[in-house]
Amino acid sequence: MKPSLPKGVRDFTPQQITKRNYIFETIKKVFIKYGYQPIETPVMENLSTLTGKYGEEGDRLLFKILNNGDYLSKANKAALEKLNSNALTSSISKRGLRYDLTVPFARFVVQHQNDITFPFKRYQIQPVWRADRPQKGRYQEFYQCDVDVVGSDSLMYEAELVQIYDEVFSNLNLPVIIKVNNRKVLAGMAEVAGIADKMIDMTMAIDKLDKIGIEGVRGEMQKRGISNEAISTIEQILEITKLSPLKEAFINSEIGTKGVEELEQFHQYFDLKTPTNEVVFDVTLARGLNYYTGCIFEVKAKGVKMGSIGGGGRYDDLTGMFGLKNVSGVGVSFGAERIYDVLEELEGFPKEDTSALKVLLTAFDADSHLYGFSCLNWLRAAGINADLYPTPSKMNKQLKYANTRNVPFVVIIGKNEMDTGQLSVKNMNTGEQQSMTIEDLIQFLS
RNA sequence: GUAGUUGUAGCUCAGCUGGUUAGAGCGCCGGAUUGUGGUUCCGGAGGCCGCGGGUUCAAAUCCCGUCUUCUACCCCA
Repeated sequence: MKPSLPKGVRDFTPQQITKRNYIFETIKKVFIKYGYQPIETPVMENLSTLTGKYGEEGDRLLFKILNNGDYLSKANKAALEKLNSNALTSSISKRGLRYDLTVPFARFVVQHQNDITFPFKRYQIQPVWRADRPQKGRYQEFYQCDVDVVGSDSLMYEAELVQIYDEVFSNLNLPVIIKVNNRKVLAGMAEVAGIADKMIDMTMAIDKLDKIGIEGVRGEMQKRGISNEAISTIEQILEITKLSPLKEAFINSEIGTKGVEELEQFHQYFDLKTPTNEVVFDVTLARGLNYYTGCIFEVKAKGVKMGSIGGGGRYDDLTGMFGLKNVSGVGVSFGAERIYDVLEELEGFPKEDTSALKVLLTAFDADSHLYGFSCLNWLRAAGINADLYPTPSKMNKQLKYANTRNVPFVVIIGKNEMDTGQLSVKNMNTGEQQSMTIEDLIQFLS
């Protein structure tokens, strides 16, 4: 049988894991510094927890898990006969793989509401699954790094989360542009244009502005049944780039005004410190997920053709679906896979691998191999990453192995070394070789 | 879900309008070099040509289906 993998998923080599961990560690360090605590949730959730939270498209992309046992005996026979997959699904699948980390987190908060104190600040770094067609920067299994805080509507957290974005990408030496908008501004826009009921259609259209241009957006809105009059109102607002004129445009829209005020307050906090990266207000930022209600964020890498590498926003009533009302949350997500791809393209990964092997011991015969193993114990006891070639064999072969392991130092042990206690230590970069005792070697490598 | 694209040695890929035994580079193994790597030279192993069906005297090559790869759309990190 030829080994293979399902589409959209990947193995990771040690080299790749090292790089991925570099991203995860950098992110995690910032999360912890800002006072967030880790949680984990299971890879599978009840399908009822997941469905209906991500819109129609999201439901289609959910991975469903077939029930165990004789699932057909309990299947919806009518749906089966009519070959109606949608109706059949709920009768043969009660579980699914999580689609993101936010909804499971909402469930977690409701279920553990008595064990946690609000505001609750958590971070979560785990894989999620989407049955999407794979393409550039898009996989069916990928990691998300989420930070959220629930139980407070303070705009301080919006500012804090954007600071986290700024700090993480600055630590990764990855220049980004962080876009900020507010769902209420979009709602105000729809209201002013007299199409409050078509807000979703409007936002989906203007979200594509930088891809299809203003003409494309116009066509898209027409296609979605928005009148030309409304479109021209929307276009006028889209040209606004500052908050104060926007506020004037929303003089007759309570929700739009509220949105601008929230953005103003966000800036009061955020402007107290100068960010490293570019942080801009962008009315055209819409973001797909339907549960956002306040500020929304999106991060794009500069100088690389890649979709967004992070996004998030405030959601006022996510836990309401699970029966806990009036708990506001705000959070952002880092797309680790895309950050990886961008860093790879920009050659932004650090050269040195501190976790790698420091020294490889080699031996010529059975006696020196045993002797080498005891040296190995000493080195490891001293906390030095060390290894011994598994069999005494030709030096040629052992040194070639050392090359592929990319080891900076090799210790060569034979009869001479055992007799004198002076180990031969070879620098694999320069080829230089010197003799020293095991104590000196430990000192040397520490 | 729609459209295009890809699949040949471990990896990257050649292989013409169908025609004997399917190639190259890199990697791997062995040797030159029995206590010294990266360079060089010599030798060797390794292939259901993605899978299934069809056309044909004859298919890696043409046709159909299917899976996979990458890409665009949709949507999204």
